[in-house]
Amino acid sequence: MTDPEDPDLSNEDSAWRQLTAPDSVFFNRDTSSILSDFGWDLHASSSDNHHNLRFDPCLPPTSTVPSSVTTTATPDPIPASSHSSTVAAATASVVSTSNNPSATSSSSEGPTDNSTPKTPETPKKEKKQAQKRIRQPRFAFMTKSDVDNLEDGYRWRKYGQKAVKNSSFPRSYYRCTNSRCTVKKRVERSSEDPSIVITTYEGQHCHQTVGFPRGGIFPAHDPHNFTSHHHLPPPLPNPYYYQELLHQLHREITSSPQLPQSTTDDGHFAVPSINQPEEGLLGDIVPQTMRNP
DNA sequence: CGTGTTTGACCCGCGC
DNA sequence: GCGCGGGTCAAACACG
Repeated sequence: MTDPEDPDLSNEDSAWRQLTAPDSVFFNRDTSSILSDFGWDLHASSSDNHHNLRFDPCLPPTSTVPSSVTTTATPDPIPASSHSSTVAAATASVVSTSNNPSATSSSSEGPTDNSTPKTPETPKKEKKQAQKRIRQPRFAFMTKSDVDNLEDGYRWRKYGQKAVKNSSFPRSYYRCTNSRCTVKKRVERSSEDPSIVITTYEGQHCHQTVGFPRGGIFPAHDPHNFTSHHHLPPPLPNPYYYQELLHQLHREITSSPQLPQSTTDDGHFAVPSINQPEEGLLGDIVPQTMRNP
């Protein structure tokens, strides 16, 4: 799981340390750049009222983003079945070497390669040895939702499910259906609060969203609504929302030692207690400063 | 028939 | 070295 070549960023813990030890290190790192690390290149549309998500194909994670987008969140794509609120956390565990996602896509991983239909003569071992698992930047968030697999504009194919220790809920593994896209996501429910879905994205999308057959990708939500009241649960998380959340988190964390708890007027959303050291993925993705008010 | 899900087996890293 | 746990593979299956 770790990258032996990069001990500092080799594991998730260190990754979290990196961003949690000095919160400012993480948060002061423009959240837009964090999102851009995931290929979520956010651009404000000058000709439109809304913003457009632009996804540069496999762009290097150094693209800059207009800071203006941080003030206006995009309405969310999803007509989710129920209200969903999200708390985001990001991790910047970047691989030190060959962090080009396209490199992984060209490897044996993924359904893309048709050249090597895994002959019996070629043990997986060799392939595994040839290419170690590369850890992509990850971005995790919690969403209060009834549905596990929240729509985010992309199509995902489930490729695995595992029972997670210390959690009564299984963790599902999804891969972007785009054959060239190496983005993966993990979805699991919080053992603390089953109504909370923890989603972790890994990698960068090399393509655009597929849109939504029902309702479109940019429904008519007033972005300022949840910009000023992040309690208002957007139907579906999207990069703008994550970004806004990151800023919200930053503000709340810096202004108060409290967890970014939020409660909707109807009392729907409440961040689960995440103080416990082990919560499966939750413990994995939540910065310690957030866990320890 | 194409696409997506299920699920057991396998691989790999890590801690002891 | 061994066991554990997370992550992935891939065949079988389901569904429209």
